[in-house]
Amino acid sequence: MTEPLAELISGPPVDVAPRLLGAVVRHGAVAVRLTEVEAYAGAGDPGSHAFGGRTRRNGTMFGPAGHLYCYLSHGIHICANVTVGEEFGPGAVLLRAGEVIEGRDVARERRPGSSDRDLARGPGRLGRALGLTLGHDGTDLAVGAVRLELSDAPAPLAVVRAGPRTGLRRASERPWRFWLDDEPTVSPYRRHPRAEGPESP
DNA sequence: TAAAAGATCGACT
DNA sequence: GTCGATCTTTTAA
Repeated sequence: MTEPLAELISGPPVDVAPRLLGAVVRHGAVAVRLTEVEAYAGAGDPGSHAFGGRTRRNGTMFGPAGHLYCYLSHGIHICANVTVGEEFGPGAVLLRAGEVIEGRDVARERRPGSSDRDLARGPGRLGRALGLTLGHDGTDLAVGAVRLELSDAPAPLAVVRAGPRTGLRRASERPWRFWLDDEPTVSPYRRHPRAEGPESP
């Protein structure tokens, strides 16, 4: 049978990212509908982990498309990416935020004290709500423990908005962040404390 | 409500 | 030894 997943993730990251909005990431009993993503190109993108060559951590980005690239941020947070565009070089789409649509009880146990809309509002939160670990790095999203599924009701492109990426120190001005306009689960834009900009000491 | 700083572990130079 | 595609907590207005 044909792989709808393969079609979904074919193309450069900037093209694939908005298409992932509305798709569902599933791990065990927990399923999250994506509402916010960011595109990361490999070459020529100072914001990408793949910029500057292959390293031990970003090896998954250089592998085949349709796999899960997990990394640890600030020692506490697990961030999840989907590798895309193998033939276009190392690229990935960062899963920034989403809405928990299944297994909400499980997700809430992992994040005590959070309201429903905060369960997966942010990359680190999303990773924790799904129960992801560094061990999930390299998982095949078609057959692995973590799956990426197409949404039954794809999000209308009319409500997709684009803007600058969040929290990067370099190349933060590129409008490669995509989110659904009408979703409360989208995280607010915050500039990196030490981002390169016009004002520099 | 908004802004600032702390936390904390693996990877990179 | 330094840095980080972040989140939480604290302090101030």
